[in-house]
Amino acid sequence: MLLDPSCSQCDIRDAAFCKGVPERETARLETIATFLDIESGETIISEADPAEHIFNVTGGAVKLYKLMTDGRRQITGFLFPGSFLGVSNHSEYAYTAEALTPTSLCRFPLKQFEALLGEFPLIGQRMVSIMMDDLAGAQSQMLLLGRKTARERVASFLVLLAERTGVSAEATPLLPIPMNRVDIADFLGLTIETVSRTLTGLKKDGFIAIPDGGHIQVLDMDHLVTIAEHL
Amino acid sequence: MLLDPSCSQCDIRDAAFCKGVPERETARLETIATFLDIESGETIISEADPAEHIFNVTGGAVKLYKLMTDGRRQITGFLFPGSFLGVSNHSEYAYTAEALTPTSLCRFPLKQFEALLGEFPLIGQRMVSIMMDDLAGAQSQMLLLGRKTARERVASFLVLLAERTGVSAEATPLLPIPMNRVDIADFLGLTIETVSRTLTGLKKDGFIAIPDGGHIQVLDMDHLVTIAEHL
DNA sequence: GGCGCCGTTTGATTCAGGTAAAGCCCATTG
DNA sequence: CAATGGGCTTTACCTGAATCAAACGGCGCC
Repeated sequence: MLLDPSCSQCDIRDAAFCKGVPERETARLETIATFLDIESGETIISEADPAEHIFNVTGGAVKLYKLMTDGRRQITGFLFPGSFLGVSNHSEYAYTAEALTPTSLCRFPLKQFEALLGEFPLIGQRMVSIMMDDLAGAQSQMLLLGRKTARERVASFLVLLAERTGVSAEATPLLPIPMNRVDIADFLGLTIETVSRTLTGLKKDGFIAIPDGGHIQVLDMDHLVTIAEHL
Repeated sequence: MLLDPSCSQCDIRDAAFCKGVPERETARLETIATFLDIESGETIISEADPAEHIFNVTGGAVKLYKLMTDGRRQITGFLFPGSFLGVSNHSEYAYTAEALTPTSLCRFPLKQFEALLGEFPLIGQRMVSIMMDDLAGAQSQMLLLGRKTARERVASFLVLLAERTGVSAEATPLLPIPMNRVDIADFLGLTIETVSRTLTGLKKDGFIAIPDGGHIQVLDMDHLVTIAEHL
């Protein structure tokens, strides 16, 4: 589905890469942008496809993953509004991206976008800054996958989700969980059984409540952080 | 130790971020650059320190790692000439960087470097391109840490090392291994015992030879790739 | 030449998390 | 409203890699 909104009306100007980019430059950006609305479950890009576009998530939630030939899967990240999508090494996408919920995106042809970096250095600065954050996040995830226990992983996941969805300020935030257990397991390098067991454990210990499959309420965020970071 | 070479004499101009940057701009870069030579084992930056500089590796080898309070460690990458160093989220370094061998670096104050991105968009473009590669590498490492077996991890490590050190073209490349078993284990999310056992296994199967601790000769690269990617 | 120090290998045992197999809870549907 | 099925949880059992323990070089140093 194609829409035709504009950068100036964009919901997430403050979070997106174009934050701080002056009106004149966004006008130019808009000339190469395509606004898309996609359905839950739809694939946005596929690993190893030629990398022709770069995307900015403006609404919804997206999962990124890499697959092995025998079906083993690693989810390398969940994206929320403001995130970038379309990372490639050389000229192929490094992962598959799939919408977790109905999602809106703005899409730029990679070549033209790169050319724009030459024209408007501010955008390049923002890109570098965003990618540094992404890279730092990837490093944290490596620590999680390489060295943390199942309990530490699940606690880390909940803390991360609370930060990302911006509800971490509340005392007992109710987290919407747009992904299913398989996705959580593939993100944490665990099985669904272990995720389930561990969530039950955290519930029994009084740190969380699970009103329904789609939500988790954090009852003791401090303690969850303590578990996540092993403090 | 401080040296005073110059960008124009740089050994790795073709690999570094400043590749393709015209003479006029490197002259400007040089005004904010400091050239450093550091010893093996020396710490370059420490996790959570204020991120004041960004570095480019021009010689040697560097390891990056994150530590947990109880001593668990995850090495998030090994850097060779041409790589960037000094990634931060917000304003703190995301990892500790330590020289594996005598290493040379060029260092830029972050603030001034960012300002330069505004002046010379070409540098920003190169940065974005390099960081995309780094991110793609990080995603692959997540797949390794989250989903691969010990044997697949070790095989992947050898293949990666062969690619990075540029000897992968040879039939039976002799890889210099600048890191010890602990480093390899902490990179692969394993223990030294498992790394040792797995290398012994690969040797017994005739895929590699281990002339001494500091070298591994790949005898059957194709098969190693097959194991690494589980083809 | 013998001694001690490290990094590495090898072997025995344990255990966290994987595998397999029910069971449960709703939502959907004929 | 029984029947089907998909997602999640629970339980029992198993295994790959961790842990614990010991032995094995290689090398510098008296």
